[in-house]
Amino acid sequence: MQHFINVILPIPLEKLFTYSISEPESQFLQPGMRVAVPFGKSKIYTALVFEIHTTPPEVYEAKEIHKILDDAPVVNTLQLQHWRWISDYYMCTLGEVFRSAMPSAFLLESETLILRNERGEVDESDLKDDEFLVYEALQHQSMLRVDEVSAIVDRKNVLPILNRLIEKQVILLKDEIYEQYKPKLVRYVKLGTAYQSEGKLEELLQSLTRAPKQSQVVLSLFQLEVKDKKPIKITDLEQMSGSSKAVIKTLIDKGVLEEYHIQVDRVNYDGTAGDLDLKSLNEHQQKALDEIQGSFDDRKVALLHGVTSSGKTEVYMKLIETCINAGKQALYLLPEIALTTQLISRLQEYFGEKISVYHSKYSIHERVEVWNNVLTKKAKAQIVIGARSALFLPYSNLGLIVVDEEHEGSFKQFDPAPRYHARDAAIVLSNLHGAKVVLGSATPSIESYYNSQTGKYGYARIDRRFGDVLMPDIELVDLKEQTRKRRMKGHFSERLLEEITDTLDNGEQAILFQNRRGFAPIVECTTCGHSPQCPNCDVSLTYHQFKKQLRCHYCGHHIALPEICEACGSPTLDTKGFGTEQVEHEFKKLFPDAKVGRMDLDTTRGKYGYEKIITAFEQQELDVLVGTQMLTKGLDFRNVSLVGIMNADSLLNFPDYRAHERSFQLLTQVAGRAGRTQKRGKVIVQSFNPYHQILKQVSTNDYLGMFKEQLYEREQFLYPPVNRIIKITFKHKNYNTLNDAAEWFAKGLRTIFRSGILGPEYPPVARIRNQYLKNVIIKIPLGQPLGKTKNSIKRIENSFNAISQFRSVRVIYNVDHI
DNA sequence: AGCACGCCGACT
DNA sequence: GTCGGCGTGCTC
Repeated sequence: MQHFINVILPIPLEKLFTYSISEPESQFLQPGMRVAVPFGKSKIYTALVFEIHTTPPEVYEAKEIHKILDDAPVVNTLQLQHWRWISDYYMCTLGEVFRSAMPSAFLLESETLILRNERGEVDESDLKDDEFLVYEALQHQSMLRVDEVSAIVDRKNVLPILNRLIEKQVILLKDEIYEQYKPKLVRYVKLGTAYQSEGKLEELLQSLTRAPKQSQVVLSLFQLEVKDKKPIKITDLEQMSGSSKAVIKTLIDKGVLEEYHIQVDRVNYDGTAGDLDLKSLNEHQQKALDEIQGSFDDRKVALLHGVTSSGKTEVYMKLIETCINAGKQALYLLPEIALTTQLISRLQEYFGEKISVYHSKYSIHERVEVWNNVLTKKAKAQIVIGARSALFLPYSNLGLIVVDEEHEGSFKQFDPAPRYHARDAAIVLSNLHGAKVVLGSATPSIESYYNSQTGKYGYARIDRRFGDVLMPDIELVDLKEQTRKRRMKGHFSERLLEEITDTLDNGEQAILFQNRRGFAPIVECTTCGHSPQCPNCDVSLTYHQFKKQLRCHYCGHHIALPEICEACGSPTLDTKGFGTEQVEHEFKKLFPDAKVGRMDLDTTRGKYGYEKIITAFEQQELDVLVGTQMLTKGLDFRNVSLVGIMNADSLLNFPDYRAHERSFQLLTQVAGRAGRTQKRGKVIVQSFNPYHQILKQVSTNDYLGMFKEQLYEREQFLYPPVNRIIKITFKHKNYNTLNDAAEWFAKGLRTIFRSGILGPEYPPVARIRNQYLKNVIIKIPLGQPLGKTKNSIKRIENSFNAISQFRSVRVIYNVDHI
């Protein structure tokens, strides 16, 4: 009987691919193991076994697999079911889910290597110039990569050259795949077996009298052995004996010492558990905990709605503790920016070694280790804390998923596919495991609050801050009036300046929030109104004072700040709008004695950039911190008594249906940074439109009012949560092709759905990296079956792709687009 | 997606 | 003439 496997390949193709395997391979292989398979003419990909069967494909001959990469499955069946759901729901392929779910070190690709053909007789005069260059390079190097050949002959397409060289028997090609993951090994030493006995030792020391360095090493080894009674690291021995690597190597070569390796984990927590006693919950927290646990009797998901600084984390910790005491795994999901050292160390101090962390700042090796620890159910991976990708780890026995800061839009992956929402995918995953989910937020998303009101989710609320600290006092300042009365100093109103002065005088700290990085968004000529544009994207370039540059935030294009207007030639360039850099700059002029720091994407690059700034602020080396929304998450500064919001309008005027919800959330979260200890915090919100409903709701902490109003609007205009939306983006380099294609597709949709089709419309930035963009939005009533709807859309896409003109237009689906 | 193949304009 | 541009089709 013949045996076959269907595999998932990490490419955006709908179908599974079938390969033939031998009888013994069929005995050995299981779904979830990786295999290397040949694909196309020359590529080797890492594929994942999805199923094993004996049905030969009808219309083609299945290729054989290249090799098996695992001894045991690295992906379990629950994960495969979860992936399937994600690919169906978010309209992408299994391969795309596969690619983003696995740590990249698990997905090896082949690389073609060029080797000398030792057996060929080379007639050098027979070689052309470029062929000779390759031949010559191979005399010095045993192998070359394709891009190296490319560099040598200074050509892009080197295949014709390589083919000629193969024909002339000069070179051979070899496809190689690499295991990227290398376990970290620490080198240890012990005394060679020949010298273990007492007598031999004497002899050895005698023989080393004329090699003082060497005998010093041996003596140090003894001292270490006696002292620690533990295996001895080479590095320790080096330090102890004060000798060089060379001396130790000599001893190893002689056989006096023996070297061995022990595999260690890259990520280790070396503190001890229980450093932190979880204070018993206060009555409000306890009540919330009871309500959540009570709701779990008949519902799987509960929403914990607790105001900022109400101590939600302690409630999660209790729930997690209960979960792991029951022998199950727990997952704590947070948005990337909220995964701060502050929070992680707090959890580690309580749970100690039971916690693993998984997020994007981890190296590919560290990720593989966490993956393997979860896979093999190591004790240290009972609890995982991570960003949305932590959802994809190979859990086998989840009992609880916490989704903290549930309202955060960054839980939705935007690019590339799969464009999944981690909160929703977490709920589906919990169903597969029979686990419970807690969604937590001070400002729940409209969707989740809606679900709690309709009874779909359980609900618990904490409306007191921990320690009964008062909610901050929020004051709105009318910028229009202030400007009219000439009370503004730059972007600072009189009230804000007063409050800052007070705060600094009291030795307290302040946070200034401006939701825009850079110095000023755009540069404009006051003579002709021209502002420099990005050549590749439809946006004005943004001014960054630090480097005196104009930059494009979409494609990274940058130029030096021009002296004169490129359109009219006059030297009257001025900045318009303002960002964090300018706030920092103005602040320094107004308060030359205060120490100010800035936190935004530009100042937090690098692995520890973020931590440095936070630590400096925490330790009060800085008086004031200027920043973007990075400031809003998971940070707990004891000494901050003032928060200034420089301009609330840029948030409110965003052109989409979530702008108000988002503004409320963001402003409430920033305000929550103020006064986290006994003294009541102060928040100054500057706006040109202080009577805006949302600002009023923020200042009176009126979540319910905001919710009702927003729900009403969403019902009127058929947006989530009362409808679903799918956004389709079309992308092409030719403007006309794009327009025709989008029109055609929208027309197709309208013939099927009649209503609920918006667009096609240009997005605010209609061209990025020289690709034109257009969006169509489909509103789907909740009653309409989603699977059928998606099938209809796919059918339209198929006929769309049959039109040759449109085939090169990219079609991107974004289900539940935020 | 990647990559080969094939056809076409632009230069050594 | 070759080189590299891009459109088209296919991958078990």
